[in-house]
Amino acid sequence: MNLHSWMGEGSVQRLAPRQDLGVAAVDFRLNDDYTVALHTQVPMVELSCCVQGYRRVEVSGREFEMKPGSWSLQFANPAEARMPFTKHQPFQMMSIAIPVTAFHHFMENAEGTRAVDFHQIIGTLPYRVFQEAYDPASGHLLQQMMEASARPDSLSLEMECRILELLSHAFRSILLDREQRPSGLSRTDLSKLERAREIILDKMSHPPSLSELSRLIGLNEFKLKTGFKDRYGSTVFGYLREARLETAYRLLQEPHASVIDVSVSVGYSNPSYFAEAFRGKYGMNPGTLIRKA
DNA sequence: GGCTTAAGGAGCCCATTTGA
DNA sequence: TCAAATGGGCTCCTTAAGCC
Repeated sequence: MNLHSWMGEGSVQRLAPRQDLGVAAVDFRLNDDYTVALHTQVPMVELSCCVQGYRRVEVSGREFEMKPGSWSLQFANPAEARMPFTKHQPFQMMSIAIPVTAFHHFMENAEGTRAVDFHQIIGTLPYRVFQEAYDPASGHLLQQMMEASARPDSLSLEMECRILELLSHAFRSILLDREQRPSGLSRTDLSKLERAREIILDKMSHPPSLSELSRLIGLNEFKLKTGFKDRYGSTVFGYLREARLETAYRLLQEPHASVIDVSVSVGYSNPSYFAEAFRGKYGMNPGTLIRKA
């Protein structure tokens, strides 16, 4: 559905690659503030991945905010929800909804034992949400899904594969691996690690060294390295490298992009090494992507 | 302008050790 | 027991030259 020009610009796409998977790809900018009111009829699980813009959700008197670069795994019993959108703010999000039966099927291991149960998670609450920053690999998957949803020739098979892979990443990160994380990280440590992540993404072109970064966030190098890997599933510079290439992938598709400009802007002073790294991740040269775009 | 290749250095990663 | 330090190996990145 394309938005009417009086309402704004952009679109909302609904896809159903199979019966138990509902996908909404949202990419728009509104001319006026607008609130969407929803009433869910049945218990469900929804993964919402916020790519751009902020979104507030009000459910049963509680309010949550979704930030760009984060995903929210929501468990909902039938409830009323409100989602206010702010005018002139670009907003991009991918949401995947599945029924409880499908969630339970996905959570079964090879022996038929269920690792996580919907009813144990939500208890008597009307709504429960888990939020965290998604990893670069999932960010890349999201990018591919957004592109595929906009292409009329993309196959259901391709979309379904990416949806299941994204769900697998999210369930593993949010529900399964969470319990195995060492408890040595306090709330303050987690907050400092999040600050470290923000710093390296903000200073992508000239990142601080590990020792500088540890001083900046007030955490020793040991905790920075072990804690970062534990929290984000990657080393500090491994995470930075993935983020650099993802940013480059997006920038290369913009009008008048050049390989040299993009490589420098994401922190590669040498376009040749940038091209090699890009090829290693996406299987094509950056110049090829420019021509395709 | 974009890409390939090779050499070499910086510094990151991680297993191991140290010490409080 | 666990945070912190250490050191070797290795990856990442730069530089330079040359080709398309």
